[in-house]
Amino acid sequence: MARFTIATFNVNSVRSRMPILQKWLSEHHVDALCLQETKVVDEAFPEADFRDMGYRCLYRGEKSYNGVAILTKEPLDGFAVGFGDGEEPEGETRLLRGRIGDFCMVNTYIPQGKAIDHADYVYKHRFLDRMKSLFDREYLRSEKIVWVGDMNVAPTDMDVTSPEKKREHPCFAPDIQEHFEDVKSWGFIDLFRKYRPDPGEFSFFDYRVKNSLERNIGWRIDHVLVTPALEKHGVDCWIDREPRSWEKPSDHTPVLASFDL
DNA sequence: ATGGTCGACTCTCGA
Repeated sequence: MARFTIATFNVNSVRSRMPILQKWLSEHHVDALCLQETKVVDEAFPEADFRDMGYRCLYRGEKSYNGVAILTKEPLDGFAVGFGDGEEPEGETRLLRGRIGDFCMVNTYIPQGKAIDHADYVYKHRFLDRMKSLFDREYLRSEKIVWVGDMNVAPTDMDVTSPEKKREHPCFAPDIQEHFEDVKSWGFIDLFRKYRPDPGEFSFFDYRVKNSLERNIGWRIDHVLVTPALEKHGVDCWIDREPRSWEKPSDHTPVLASFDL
């Protein structure tokens, strides 16, 4: 048995967040860190900084937007970029997969959608369809899979501050919640909710809401989802708000989960 | 709480 800790963190630019990442990783034992919104082309990804901290890097990004990475202490046994379904290539900067032994990791940055009547919202729904197809095509329900990332969906009224005012928000509308649940129903359990059953814990605090962290006005849209085969090994899953209060924070917080494998 | 603020990159978009 060995303790394995994975974290997911929308960094909102990996280059602007390097000081926070260095401090945070020096203070926490993290075996795998999945980043979203790295906002950097591959040629400029700060791989050396992570290597100095003992991590190997898998990354795929583009200028200004999107971009994902998986940083691991141990080398990945296998990895893939994007869906590999022959459809729109934009998924390539929103989806990475890797594996350490029989421990499978999927890191996603699901499209935000912009508005429920916007073309981007159609793309968000299609992205969820492609997620379910990916699990059908590439995985077995009996495998140890952790699907993490910025999902841009707050699943229930427990996961936002004022649910009644958000029914038409692209990250909270009933149709996107139902679609997200449908993908999860492939075989995933919300690990954070298992260990933290009470409402009012969030992973995103909008910069535009004054003192959102202190007032705890936020959204829980960053998730750690696991198959039952991995849930059995779960130890804890939690949100670390501290980096959100440091200098030059991301608008998101890390979400961590640990397993005894 | 969507008014506000960030980040990247041009002055505006995306979140």
